[in-house]
Amino acid sequence: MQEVPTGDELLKVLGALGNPHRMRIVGALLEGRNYVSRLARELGIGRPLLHMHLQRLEAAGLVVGTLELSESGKSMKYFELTPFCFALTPQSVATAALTLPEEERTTVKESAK
Amino acid sequence: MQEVPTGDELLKVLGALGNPHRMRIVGALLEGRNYVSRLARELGIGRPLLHMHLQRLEAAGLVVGTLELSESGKSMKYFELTPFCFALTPQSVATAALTLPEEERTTVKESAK
DNA sequence: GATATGTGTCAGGTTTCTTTGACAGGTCCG
DNA sequence: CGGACCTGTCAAAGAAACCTGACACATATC
Repeated sequence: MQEVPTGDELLKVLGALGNPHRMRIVGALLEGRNYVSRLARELGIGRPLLHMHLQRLEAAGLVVGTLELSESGKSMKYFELTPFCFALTPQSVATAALTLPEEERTTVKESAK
Repeated sequence: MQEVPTGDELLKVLGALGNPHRMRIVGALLEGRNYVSRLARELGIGRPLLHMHLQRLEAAGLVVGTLELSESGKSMKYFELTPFCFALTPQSVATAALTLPEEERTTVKESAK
């Protein structure tokens, strides 16, 4: 049930969820999939802004968007939630941190002055 | 075991953990409490910077710091981890989102201004 | 006194994130 | 055609986060 993300993945997830608008977006999508323009109206924010937020959430893998054609022929981009599940504990964070860029231990090549 | 934070609390936590340096700080503190200057040396970052990061972590309730006096009389600020535990799922995020500021619908009640 | 340790803070520059308004395209309907 | 929807992108302003160097204060040791 628990996902074990790399440091980079976890950073994306935390960065994506650590924003009031994006938290509300998740809340809104929990009630069902929705398309961008309608979601923007319901949340009371502009489309360009929502578009950016959705992109961030999608980049983190928390939502997925599919461009569909309504019966009338208009294209609608529907977004829905991913059943993500992360546990945040000192251990899980520390584990993820190990996979980060580099800790640069004493391995500092340069002739230490 | 699971903590049920308000939207504001969760925002602080996510904002605190969503940073490579702070993730590494958590990882470093998992091996035991430590004081600022030493921690800065081990992580290879400046004290002012670490100080800021620790403040952010402490504000989120993920670490606690105590100013102690070493035997020699110097003051040392020791930080240690809090046994935090958060679950990140669509439901938990949506629940937290409900407690956020306000969605400012068209019904702006200002009777009790 | 000079040095090395520890504490903290502050101003500033840099970077990143957030937000908005304007623009491009498309389909459908009266 | 004009309007009402839908999609997307861009540039630029504004706000917030991040980082660094310098400063001030302590104590202990040489």
